[in-house]
Amino acid sequence: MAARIVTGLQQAILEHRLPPGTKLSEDEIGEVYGVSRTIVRSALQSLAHDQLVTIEKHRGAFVARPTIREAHEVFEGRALIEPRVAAMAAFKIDSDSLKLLNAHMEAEHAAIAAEDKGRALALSGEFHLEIANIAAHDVFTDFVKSLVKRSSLIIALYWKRPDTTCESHSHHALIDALAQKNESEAEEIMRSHIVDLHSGLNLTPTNDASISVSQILGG
Amino acid sequence: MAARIVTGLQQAILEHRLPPGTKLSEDEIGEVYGVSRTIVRSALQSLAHDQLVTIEKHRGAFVARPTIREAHEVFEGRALIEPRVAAMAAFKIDSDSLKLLNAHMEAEHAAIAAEDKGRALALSGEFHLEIANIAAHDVFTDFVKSLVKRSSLIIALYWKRPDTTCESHSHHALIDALAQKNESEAEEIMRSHIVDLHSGLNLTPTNDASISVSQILGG
DNA sequence: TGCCTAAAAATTGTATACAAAAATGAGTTG
DNA sequence: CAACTCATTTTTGTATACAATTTTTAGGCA
Repeated sequence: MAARIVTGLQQAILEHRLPPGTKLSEDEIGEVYGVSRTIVRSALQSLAHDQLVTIEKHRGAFVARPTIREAHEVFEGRALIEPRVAAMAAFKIDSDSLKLLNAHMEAEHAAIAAEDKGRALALSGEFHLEIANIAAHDVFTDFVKSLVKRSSLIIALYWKRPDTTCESHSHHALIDALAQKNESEAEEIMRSHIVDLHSGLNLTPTNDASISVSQILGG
Repeated sequence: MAARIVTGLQQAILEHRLPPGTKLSEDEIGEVYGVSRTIVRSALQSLAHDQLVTIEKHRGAFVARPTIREAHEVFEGRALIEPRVAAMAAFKIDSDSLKLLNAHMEAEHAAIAAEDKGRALALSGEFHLEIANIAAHDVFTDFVKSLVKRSSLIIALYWKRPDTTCESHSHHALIDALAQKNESEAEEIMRSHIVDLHSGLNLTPTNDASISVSQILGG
């Protein structure tokens, strides 16, 4: 089934093993997973719908390359939705989900300690998803899912801070607020966390130009 | 190409010519549009991703049948996002887009006058999309698109008011606020408009039960 | 009649074959 | 040597053939 291929490709994209702009050949992927192009095409179309992949007619599929504008919009979207989701999660959280969150943060720490940047970033995104799952609001969860995935591509292209550790603090503060079931505090911490992430991006036009040059040169 | 089929099916679904639960046979659709099942499947998968269609393994595709819970969530989502979008539109609107909105509302009136309920409803949804287009924020516009489409299915299942005219008043007030570029008023009118739509639904569990019975009987 | 069983038909899932378009590269010419 | 042309090769787009599963229907039995 196509789901396995979607998952596999998605994971590779979110961990930056397949960087933005990478060509995704149907034959190649089909051979890797041992399926026909029919299935691969279905998987690629699914990823394209999530905007992780761009399909150009008669040219093929490529890992998407979000524009600067798109980057701004994605984080503006997160700044609107995720604080609300955090508040809902604070209201609904129980001890089991709290344990899950803590375990997740430990995994993040481990990945950072192992200097596996891609994995650390993917886990950091999944942390936001866990909170959305606790909120248990499918519509909002789907939006968060979509935005978090796209954020991973945006970070691959535009992240300017050398360290990712600064995030751990925010996530810890978020867990505290959730544990106390403090809705307004969870909401506010999430809001400022998203704004902080947004500000960690280098979204100057110059940057964009240099990228498109490297695209032309490096393929 | 599949886009033509997606558009055609979508329009039929949004105008309630294909009611929730309708079986969408691949062969039948392929014959109507003169293409092979390959293309039809691609179109159906695209619609499934938008949650207008449900695909059951080895059983086929059906026009989606949103649950009561889903209905609540969709309108909660709209209540969060669309007021912000309306405020952005109020800030960005120019005379051209204002004319477009007015023309759109006239088309709505015409459809209501012609007693074409399905068309009137579809146009009423498109009105919200026009506002999102004026806001010119792709992320939010995509969210609104998705939620408005799903709302159409929800209304097909759960709408309890006999009249649709009550909406025209809200849309008129919205245009006024936008014309004045009054962001906070546009935001507030949109918020209460969405809440009003939400309250126009009969989302009692009883209703759901009766529907699942009719599904079992009628297929 | 009512219900269970099994063969037949219809429908979806997947692979493959063929058509169309784009990328590649050798050869030619200025 | 650079740049253009055209045949070759590769890759994607679509249709079709075959496999797997479900639905339907006919038949038998209590």
